[in-house]
Amino acid sequence: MNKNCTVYKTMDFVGKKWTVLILLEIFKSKDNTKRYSEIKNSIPEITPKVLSTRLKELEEKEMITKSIDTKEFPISCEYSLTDQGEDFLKIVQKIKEWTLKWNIKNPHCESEKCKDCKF
Amino acid sequence: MNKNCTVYKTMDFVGKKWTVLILLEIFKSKDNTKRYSEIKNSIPEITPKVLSTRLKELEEKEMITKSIDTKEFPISCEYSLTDQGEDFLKIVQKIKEWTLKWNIKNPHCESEKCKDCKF
DNA sequence: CCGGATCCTCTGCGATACTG
DNA sequence: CAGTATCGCAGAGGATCCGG
Repeated sequence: MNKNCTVYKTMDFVGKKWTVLILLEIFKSKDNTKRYSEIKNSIPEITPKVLSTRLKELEEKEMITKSIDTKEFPISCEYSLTDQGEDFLKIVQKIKEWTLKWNIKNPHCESEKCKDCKF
Repeated sequence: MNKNCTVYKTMDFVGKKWTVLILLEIFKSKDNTKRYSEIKNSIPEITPKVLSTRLKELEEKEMITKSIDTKEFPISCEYSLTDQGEDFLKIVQKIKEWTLKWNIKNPHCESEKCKDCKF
């Protein structure tokens, strides 16, 4: 076991605070696309600095793509899940199932559809 | 979305540095049980403070159980996976599969059996 | 206005040394 | 052997500012 370990490398990345929740927010949109401000409003606790850092990291890892529309005003930046990113949401689903199975009685989370995360 | 979100709560916990790797190390033992020093030696980069903190957290969340044998010397502490903790390893397996599918060419990780993490 | 960048503070992790 | 004590630093949080 060392830092070349596959599991280590992935956890060192997706385990960072807010990363999974950002992916989840983008996934929850109708077309797997969301604007910076929409993500920000969906996760009020996140600070703009951390959000932009995470978005850059996700883009670097090819989990999301960024497209900028400078022609209209105000400028709009849209972030979309790649196939890789979308595939990762299956793991997030497994995590949710595991949590509901073992952990909890989360009154905000009714069987399948979470009141908060809508996932 | 807020801090009651099921996914948030779980990620906020298992996303902490080293947590998943500690579970993985205990799982790799023959009887799902490992001593403090064995875990420490398997993950040389972890510091004793962080390891003991993580072990306490995992115990609190009922992912592992701790048993102390004070009768012999030196004292031996054994950490074992609970059913809940063992079930979580299925998610870790999914994470590994996802990484190998999308990310990669990890020369340390050959198809199924990783040279480093043996998982 | 939107999408950040900047500045500051504070928590968490790493490194080393030491103890019941 | 299985941890704690102490210190230092990088990264997260909070508030504010800024270019297009």
